[in-house]
Amino acid sequence: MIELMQLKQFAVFSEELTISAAAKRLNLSQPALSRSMQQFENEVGVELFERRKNRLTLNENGRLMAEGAKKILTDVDNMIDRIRVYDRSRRTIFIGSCAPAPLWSLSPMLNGLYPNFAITTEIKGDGEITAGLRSGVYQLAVTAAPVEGYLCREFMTERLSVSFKPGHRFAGRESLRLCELNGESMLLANQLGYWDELCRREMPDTHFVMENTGADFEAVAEASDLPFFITDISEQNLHRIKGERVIVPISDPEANPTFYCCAGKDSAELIKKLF
Amino acid sequence: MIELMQLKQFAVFSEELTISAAAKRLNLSQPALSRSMQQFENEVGVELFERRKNRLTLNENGRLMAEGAKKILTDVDNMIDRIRVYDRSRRTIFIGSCAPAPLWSLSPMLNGLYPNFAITTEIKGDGEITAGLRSGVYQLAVTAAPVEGYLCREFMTERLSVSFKPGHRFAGRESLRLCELNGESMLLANQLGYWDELCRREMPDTHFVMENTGADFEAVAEASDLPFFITDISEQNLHRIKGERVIVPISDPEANPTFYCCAGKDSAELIKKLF
DNA sequence: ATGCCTTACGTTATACGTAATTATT
DNA sequence: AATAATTACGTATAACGTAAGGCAT
Repeated sequence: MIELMQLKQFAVFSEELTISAAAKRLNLSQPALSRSMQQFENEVGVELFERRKNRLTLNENGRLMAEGAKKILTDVDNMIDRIRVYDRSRRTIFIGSCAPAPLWSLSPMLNGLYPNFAITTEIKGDGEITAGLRSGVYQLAVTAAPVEGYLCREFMTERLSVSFKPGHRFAGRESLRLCELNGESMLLANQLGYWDELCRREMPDTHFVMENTGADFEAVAEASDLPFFITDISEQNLHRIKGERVIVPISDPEANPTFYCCAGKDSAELIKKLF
Repeated sequence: MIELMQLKQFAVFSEELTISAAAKRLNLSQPALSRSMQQFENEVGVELFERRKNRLTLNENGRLMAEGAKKILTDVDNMIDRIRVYDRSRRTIFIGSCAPAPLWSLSPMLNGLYPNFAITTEIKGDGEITAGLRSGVYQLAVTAAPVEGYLCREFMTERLSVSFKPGHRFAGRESLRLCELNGESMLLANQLGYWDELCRREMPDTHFVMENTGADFEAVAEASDLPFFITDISEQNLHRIKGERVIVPISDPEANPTFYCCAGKDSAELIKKLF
């Protein structure tokens, strides 16, 4: 039977034009490749080469075969790739969350519960997350409200505050409404989903200086005089800055959301295992 | 590297549903196939089977792979077939002749000169043969006149006669014109090309009783009282009938044509080898 | 002389079958 | 008991590399 390795060797020869060069590229000795191609020609049952004493070239049949062989080889590669991607998708839990904080605990929990699965997370607005859950993009969704028709469990509540430099005019307040902050220049991280939407809705005139989440944000926050948001969850991350700052809670109900873990019937066991 | 034999084995397993049955169909021992499939799974790097203690079944990946494997295998088969057909077409000499007789000697000659080639012959009218030569359908054409722009050599001359029963009114003649035979009922073979056209042109009112060439025609000619055409070449074939018959030659120049072998530049060596 | 292809030959590595093991129906 | 898959083990086939030969540039 014709084998893929022979097709591969033939394809390489058709590019290198000599057995010697092709053998080198294939990590094979010259005689081995020579024999392999003779056998291949026999198995096909058709002359593929023009044999001069000192030179081996493809004939018309061979040129046709070279095209065909390359096509077969890429087809096989594509097939294998497709199956690997398919397998990966079956071994991946896709999570959509409308805020970063729930993922900080959720990801490690799932990694522990499903050690053979990859966890892919995405942060988007609450609406997009709900839509993604309904369309099947996410096996698990973290939303700011239960989703009709899906198994939902309260996961955590996050409480928003603002961190001011001590001299700031709001630094003495016991609490604030978001609308009071409208127009203020503030630091804001990227990829905040729900929080991002909330801020842009309630504080349309505020200028937000954007920074990436994580270490970048911490560094800028520490160096800057601008106020920025923290929550009872993110406090844990930003504790080093806390001392030089005054924390004022936000009293709007939307600023103290409860997040829900939601899953469809197919993934109901995800929820069950989590709680 | 993944090999076609593994794809084949996998495809067979996907149809037989057990390693045992598949191994039987593949003329392999059960353990050999079992190992081969384990190795295949490893090479793909993706789980393809669901392993229960006593039962081996395809999982989702495996079902996808089975489809893909079958497609690859048929693609390979088709490719090989295409190349074989292509090779055959390159190893076939297509000859068009305007009459049967030249082929009787030409075919054996070419078979001897080109033992690796298949000879395909076709008998058609002189015009069609010339057109076929010009369009490249024929590497070699036998025509009743040289063809402009092609290498042509006189090949043979054929002389037409009529064979009558001794009592026939034309039986005493030394020669005849074709027009004199117009209206006569005659035997005529099929697939005569030039001769067919000539008869229909010169003897439009004659009723021809058609028979296939070869043994059929001989048998009917022997049994029938009808006159029929013979030539100096075909005489050799019909010698058994000759004795009870009277042969009268036809004097029209068109009834004594010279046939030419014609070939284009690509096939000039055909002509050269023939003469 | 150098590069390229092929044949010859001894060796190694892979693939096979038999036999044994375990588990299921 | 019968069927199915896997593991273990010795063997045989095949594929390989080295060496050698022939031929052309």
